[in-house]
Amino acid sequence: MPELPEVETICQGLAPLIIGKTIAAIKSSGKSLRQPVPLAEMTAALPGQTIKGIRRRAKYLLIECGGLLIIHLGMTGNLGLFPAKMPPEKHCHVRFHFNSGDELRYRDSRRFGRIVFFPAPFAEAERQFFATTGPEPFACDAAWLAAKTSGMQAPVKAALLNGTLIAGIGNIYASESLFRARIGPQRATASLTMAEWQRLLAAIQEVLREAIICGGSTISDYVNAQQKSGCFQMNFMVYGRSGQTCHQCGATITQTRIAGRSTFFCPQCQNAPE
DNA sequence: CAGTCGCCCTGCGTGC
DNA sequence: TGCACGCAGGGCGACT
Repeated sequence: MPELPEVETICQGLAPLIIGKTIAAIKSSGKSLRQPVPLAEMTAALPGQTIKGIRRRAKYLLIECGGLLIIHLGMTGNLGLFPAKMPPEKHCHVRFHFNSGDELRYRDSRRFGRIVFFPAPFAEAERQFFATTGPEPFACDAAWLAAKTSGMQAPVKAALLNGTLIAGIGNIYASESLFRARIGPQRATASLTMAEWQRLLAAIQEVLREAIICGGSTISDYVNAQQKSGCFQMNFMVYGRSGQTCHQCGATITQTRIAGRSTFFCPQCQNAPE
């Protein structure tokens, strides 16, 4: 599912499609996502409201429309604009119907996503919602990361997936960033030197930037707001490549499990003594 | 407290 | 062909 680059791609793609449109009605499949969809609250506040903006924070999409709509896509969530007369597909769970005759659809087969709504004024509610969310990778500082993780014994891969430390990095880009920084995923977080933190943060920023340019990665079902696939999966160096040879050194890519998630790395390239 | 694990849910690929 | 199983981009609460 969508990690930071995929959510960013959806955000950028959706903006020209929905900004300025006026919400007429909201419909729900009645099925709950990770939490129940706040249909009553949205229905009370949103009809007649115009979409003013859309932005991303961590893996969340924030849509300003009078109130604030916060959408998380979970593993299989997806947003797109469709003609209202087109019958909704099986896993379409929420439809924001516009008076222009089309509608924004939230589709999510696994229903791991989440929709939260804060009526205006929402500044304080938004601040609280993200109170424990770590900094955006592009606004992060290596020295701060090093200080924040001093004493952390968990593997560095687990630290990257911890959204309270740094936001938006998911399972794919954690493995890819560690490869690029030549750091073993199982290294104790506190054991990283300052030079390694600098390398790792630079690698994270590079990987995310390149993935955003590619429109994200499509593993099975991810599509952007225009229902198009991403292509960064063509650039994977380790993710999903266990048993294949490292593009850099020819060693065999290894798969292991860290913090309950599949983890891929090159035992040769990511075994720097440092 | 830090860290790990199971679970929410559906679909798909694999192997018997 | 069909079924059982394991696994999947996330994140939270419940454990140890």
